Amino acid sequence: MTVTIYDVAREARVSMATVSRVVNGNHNVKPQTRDKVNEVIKKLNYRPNAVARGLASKRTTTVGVIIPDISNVYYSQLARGLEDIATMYKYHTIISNSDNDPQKEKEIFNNLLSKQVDGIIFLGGTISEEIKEIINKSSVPVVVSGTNGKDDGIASVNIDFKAAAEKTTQHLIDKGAKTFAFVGGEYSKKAQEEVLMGLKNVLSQHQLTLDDDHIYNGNETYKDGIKAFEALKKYKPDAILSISDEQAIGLVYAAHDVGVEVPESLQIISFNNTRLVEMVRPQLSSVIQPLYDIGAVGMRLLTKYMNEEDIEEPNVILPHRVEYRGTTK
Amino acid sequence: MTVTIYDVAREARVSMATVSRVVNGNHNVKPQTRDKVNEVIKKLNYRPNAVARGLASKRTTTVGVIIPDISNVYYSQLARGLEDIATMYKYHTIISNSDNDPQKEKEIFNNLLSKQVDGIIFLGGTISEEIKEIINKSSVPVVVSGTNGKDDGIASVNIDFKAAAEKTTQHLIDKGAKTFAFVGGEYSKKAQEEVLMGLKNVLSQHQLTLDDDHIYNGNETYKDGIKAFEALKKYKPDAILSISDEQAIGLVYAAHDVGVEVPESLQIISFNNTRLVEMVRPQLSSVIQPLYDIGAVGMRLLTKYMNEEDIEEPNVILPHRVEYRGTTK
DNA sequence: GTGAAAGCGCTAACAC
DNA sequence: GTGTTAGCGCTTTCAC
Repeated sequence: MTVTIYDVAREARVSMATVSRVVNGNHNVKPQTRDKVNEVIKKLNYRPNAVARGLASKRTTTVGVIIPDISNVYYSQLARGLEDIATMYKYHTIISNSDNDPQKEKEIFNNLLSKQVDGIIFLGGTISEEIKEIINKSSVPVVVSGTNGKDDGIASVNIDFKAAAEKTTQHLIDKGAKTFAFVGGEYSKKAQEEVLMGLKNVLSQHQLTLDDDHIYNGNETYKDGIKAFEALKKYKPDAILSISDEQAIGLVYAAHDVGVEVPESLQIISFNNTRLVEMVRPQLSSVIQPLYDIGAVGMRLLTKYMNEEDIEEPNVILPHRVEYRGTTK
Repeated sequence: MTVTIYDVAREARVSMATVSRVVNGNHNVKPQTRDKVNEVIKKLNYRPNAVARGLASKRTTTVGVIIPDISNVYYSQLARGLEDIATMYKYHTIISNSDNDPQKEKEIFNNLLSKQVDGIIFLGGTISEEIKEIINKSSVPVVVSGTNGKDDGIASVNIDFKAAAEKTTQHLIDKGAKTFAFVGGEYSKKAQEEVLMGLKNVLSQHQLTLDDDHIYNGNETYKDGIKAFEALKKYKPDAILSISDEQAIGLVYAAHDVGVEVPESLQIISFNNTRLVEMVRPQLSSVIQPLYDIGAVGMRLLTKYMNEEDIEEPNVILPHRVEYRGTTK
């Protein structure tokens, strides 16, 4: 019924080994033989069974992707970058949503290993102790995209959030901001730490401080941004740094609704730069994270590990830019 | 090195078959034996090899997903629904981006088959003749989510766009609209046809017509929405139906920028209802497509096919609602 | 340049 | 309830 390598071999009057060589582009085949085999392959409509190949060769050309939420704009852009490079290198991707839940992350990791993936890309703003350990013990290479894994000894690709925060903070101060606030969530712990560090650094250089009450932690959605503004407005901040675009958009509209003018009385800047930024008025000023590239470079790095190529630098920092659009002066 | 079923069998002093039974939850095992085997499994940290299992059983518990663009908000919400149900039924999903390119769709389809997936979910607004044929000849079940496959004899899950268009058109006419326009793209061909049919139906009931010049076809992005407005403004439409949210948002802002007031002089309604709708001001009136559910129900339907359960209805129509927010009177 | 044959790790009859 | 055994479809030595 299903045509196998054996059928092709018989029909082409060669051995299975030869067919295998042809299919895998091995050079040690006489052109004449190769042509004959290819002809039979076409005639019989032979399609190699990747599962059998995986079992015999111990390589599945499949990588696993652990992602918090594929319906989140930020992560889906990373995923697209990942996927394109995977396809380019002939890998397939098995994608599973973790909701940032360490327990689920662990389960997914084990399931991926049982599927014999050749490597794993981990997305998620926080690397829990348990996951860190699992990654470090993993039998296949793992790369983290969008989060810095350097301190945990994990290969990673991301941007320098601290530098970005310093740059934007300086800009906001130059434009007259004195009272700052920060809006984030629990998903992007690492990035958040870096941003807060950069923010506080520059603030202290100007004899300014960030009160703990001015830090809001939520769930990084649009609605949560509205809540964040409600919580922060009593402090009358004149500049807010927001980790996520969705939250920032919530801030913009919540401010607008109570008559706080953006950017005149309140400047807002976000650290995501998803395609949402230009779909708001005023358009959102933001740190341009090259999301697609962060995914793409992460996958490229993983292919290097999987093919045992030389790795110059396991912790890649991609350049960022700050785009001052309508929500800053 | 890697622990196999054989190692477990030897250590537990039983046969491989028994270990296999325990691992697969087969009931014909004495509780005592079961416990012993489970103990050894834990002790040896045995993890079944899904690839070997796939080869032997001819079931991979993996489904393929062909998706136009995972970074598109509309599709990523479908994908999340899909994935959750797949996980619930213990399937993994291999996701590949097609960019709506029939050639790529075909390649992906073949690659998925060679990976021996148990079923395939196809997402894409258009089902080309070639793909239709491939699906109908497929050795594994295929379900289309978000597009009606009924005419093509393909199992599908979506909403009734024609009815939705009729309802919204009537509403707009009730609110005084006389000159209509339509903005769509080439990606959602099927839905678009249905919407246009419904629109024209109701229009003709009111002795109104939709001029062909009033139909704009683009690429369903925010920027394209701006272009669409540029192209249509000379006709001074007082109501625009838009297939995609992103395009609709472009329309809103383009209108705003030239002083056309929404919804006072121009009403806009979109057919997507992604999470974008509330992130604009005024908030977008839209047909509520239950995106998550369309994905989820599609995957559920696929599991029925894969398990050879009875199918009551291969072409599921999910209910929709119209939410009149800020861009309609 | 090509073939023979031994697995890869598991499932699924079938026998007992 | 449990064991034996023959594959699943391919890759990969090792000969020749």
